[in-house]
Amino acid sequence: MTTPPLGLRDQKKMARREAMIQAAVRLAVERGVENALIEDITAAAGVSHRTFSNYFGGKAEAIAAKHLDRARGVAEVLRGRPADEPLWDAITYAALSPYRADKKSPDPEWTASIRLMTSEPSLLGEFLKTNAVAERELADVVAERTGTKVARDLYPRLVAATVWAAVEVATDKWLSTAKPAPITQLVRNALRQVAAGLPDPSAD
Amino acid sequence: MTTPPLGLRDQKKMARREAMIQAAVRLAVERGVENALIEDITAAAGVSHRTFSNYFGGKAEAIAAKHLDRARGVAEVLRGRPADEPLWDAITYAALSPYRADKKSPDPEWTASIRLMTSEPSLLGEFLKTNAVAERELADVVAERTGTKVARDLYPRLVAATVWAAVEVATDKWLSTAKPAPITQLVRNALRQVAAGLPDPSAD
DNA sequence: GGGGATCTTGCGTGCCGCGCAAGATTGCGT
DNA sequence: ACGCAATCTTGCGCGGCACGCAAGATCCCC
Repeated sequence: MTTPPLGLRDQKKMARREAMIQAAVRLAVERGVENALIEDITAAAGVSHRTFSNYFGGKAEAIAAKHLDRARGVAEVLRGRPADEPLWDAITYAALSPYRADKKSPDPEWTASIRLMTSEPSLLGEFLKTNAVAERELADVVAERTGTKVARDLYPRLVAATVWAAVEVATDKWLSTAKPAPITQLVRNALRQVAAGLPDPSAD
Repeated sequence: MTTPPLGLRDQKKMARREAMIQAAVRLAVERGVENALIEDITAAAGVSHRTFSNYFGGKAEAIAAKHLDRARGVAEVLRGRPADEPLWDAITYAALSPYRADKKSPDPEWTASIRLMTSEPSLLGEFLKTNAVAERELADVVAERTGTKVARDLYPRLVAATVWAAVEVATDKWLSTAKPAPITQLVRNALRQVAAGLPDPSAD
């Protein structure tokens, strides 16, 4: 996506960021969020305690960072879709795009972070914030596509909110089911339902 | 609602809680969230610094408390609706119920706290958490009503999520518009749209 | 009216976010 | 090739906060 020839400076920056995120998730999973001190995380990532604060507002933000990157990608992919493609087809494609990169099943580090954030109350707020950011950006793109205005019309925000709700619910079901259907199928299904409206219960 | 003859003990408890919430919102609005120290809040409420921590997990939780109470009421009202009432009629009634108590326009302290939470990043997470809690409870009631199961079917959670999204978007528009239509009308409108599905932009 | 339960309060501790200034490292023009 | 300037990391320190603990106050109920 963003490949303006990256300087050495920014390369190291990315590497440090990635190292911190990875260490944060790993340690939080291993020993629990409360017991994974920032000091431990920065030690594992090979940076100073103080540097962590330059990158993230807190432990939760670091853990949520991967999910944030993934979520923002959805809006970005939607923006890249041809303008004449039907809206909900484009949305479905975009919503599934994060899973296309994954080889077989989704990135285990990503799923681990999701489980963590949805189970630990101290992380839940940050998790919801990332979704809110992504939803906002999605609304912007939907507005562009449909000739509506976020500030004026309810439509783009309602679409973005329902889309994200569908993704969210589908993901949650996928995570909490013993032998779940492929997550792409669950997402597709949920999107079909919200697009069509929800007057009555329909089978999954 | 809950009127088992309240003891003196619980009366004082409620009063303290209310005093802290009110002081928290007021001071946070007056001088900014960061500058409203917990010490100040507790001083204004006439309780100890330590007592605050017994009631709330943090400043954000105290500020969000009023909204949380309001939001949970929606699910509770829905549960009280007759079983043979059409689902979306009952939902609409329940979603509008918080505003029925307000005399003319919504409780100014409530609107103030909403503005605060949606504008201050440090509060946004807690705000979204309260909505998530309310959404969860709403999903439970929807499941009861429709004979579905939250753990099995996507339907109740999708309904709850879209309903809450509609309320959220409508509220946000009401707050950000110079001379807005009545909030009840905006909510009703948003609910109609999500219930019917969102294939194409429709006028508000 | 008294015993037991519940809650507030004060104290102490460890963690965290951030301001500040100094030192290190990279980018870039010449 | 080199040095200057910009950027960033790092160490230090401080104020604020969440929470455990024990003692004292308050209320419930018999």
